[in-house]
Amino acid sequence: VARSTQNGYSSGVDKKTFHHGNLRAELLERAEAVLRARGAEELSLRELAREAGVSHGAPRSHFPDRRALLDALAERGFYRLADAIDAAVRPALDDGGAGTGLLRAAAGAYLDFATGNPALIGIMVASKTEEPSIALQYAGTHLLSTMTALVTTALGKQGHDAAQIARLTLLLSATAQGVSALVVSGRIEVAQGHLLLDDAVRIFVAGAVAVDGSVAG
Amino acid sequence: VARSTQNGYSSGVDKKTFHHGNLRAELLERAEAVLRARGAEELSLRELAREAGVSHGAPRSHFPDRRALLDALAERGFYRLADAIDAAVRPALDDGGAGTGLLRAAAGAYLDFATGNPALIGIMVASKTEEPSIALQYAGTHLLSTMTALVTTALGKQGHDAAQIARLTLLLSATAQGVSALVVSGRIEVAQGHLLLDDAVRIFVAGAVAVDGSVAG
DNA sequence: ACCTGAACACCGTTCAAGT
DNA sequence: ACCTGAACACCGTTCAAGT
Repeated sequence: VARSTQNGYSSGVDKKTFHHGNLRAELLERAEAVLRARGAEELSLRELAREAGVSHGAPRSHFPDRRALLDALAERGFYRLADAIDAAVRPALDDGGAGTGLLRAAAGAYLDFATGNPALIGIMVASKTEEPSIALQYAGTHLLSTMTALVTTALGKQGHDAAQIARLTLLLSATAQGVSALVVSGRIEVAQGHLLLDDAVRIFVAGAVAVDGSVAG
Repeated sequence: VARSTQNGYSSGVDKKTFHHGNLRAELLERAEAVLRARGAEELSLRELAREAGVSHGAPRSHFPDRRALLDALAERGFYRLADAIDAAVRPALDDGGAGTGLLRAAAGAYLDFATGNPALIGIMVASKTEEPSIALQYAGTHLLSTMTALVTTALGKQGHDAAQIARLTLLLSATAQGVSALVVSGRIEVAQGHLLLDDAVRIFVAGAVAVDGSVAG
């Protein structure tokens, strides 16, 4: 079937997928491949364009500059990570969702994602919030919301208020990030990272009960 | 006084500091300035050489490639951070050194260093341990040794074994790193970061006692 | 709206050559 | 041992021009 074009030109090259509506998507896909294979520093707009069969100026229609491409990659990364955590947590949720199982699954999923996508997690963490880029900011917030919901469910029966939940969520996220960094940089093994995160979850949950109230808001 | 040259050429330009023995040091110094002002991505060997008044090929005598410069910067960063932590911890040590004060000071110093040198901490964290670069690896190990000594002192009276100390040290370091990343990326304020680290130290110390023994080695 | 292609100013890296 | 300077291959970015 003939695809309707949005630009008024009824060109006849649609069937050959001649990069009309999907160049942006193709660039992102190829960029993610480069990211996995060679890291963020090797990412070149010109090479991406070359491999996609378009001129080196073409990407500019979709990404004003290199930063915009990296931001788009980071944004997708946040959603993918949130999805991975949701998926990893599902079994524990079906089992009732209370206790440390939920948070261990979430933290473990974070570490696995970081291990599997070291360069991507790198640009996600490095992504500054200055100069809004609302879409990116929102994606990061979405991940944090996912984590907040999990912590709320896991500690639901213990009477924590919203501020305490928020603090524990940030702490758990930060620890997952820090342990992932240790693993990705090769300073500890993956298995050791998982053990550390298991310890962290256990300590957080136990400690949160023990010191609650003495924590400043 | 005439400085003795090591290359056999008794050139007369020593007094004008014509980059004979100190080009490497000057490049590092200028690189750190660029790092502070404009970030790691803006770091260019050619620009450094230009500003130092040497040809663009000159840096190669001291840094084989750009990676080597970044590694050298990261290496110095590890020592500077370890020094900063030592300095920040001294008052607490003079007060006896037990309890959470020591670890709070250490974690706070980490966060302050990261806040003051965001680009530098970035290349430190990103520095892979693969392809040894023994000097860099050793610098990272030195920081970890510093942290280990502090944790040992802080928890000395509680009968933890070496493996437990090592695990808590990694956890604390990872958390300090993760919280610093949250602050540097602008997702939380510095003050909130310090509060989070205070909470983390308290929870770690309390939790370490509570769950000890149930932790797998 | 999206893409082309020339132009510009910058890189990192290599390497023969100088001192 | 350390530095010069040409050479090479690659960038990001801009912008008039095409469809």
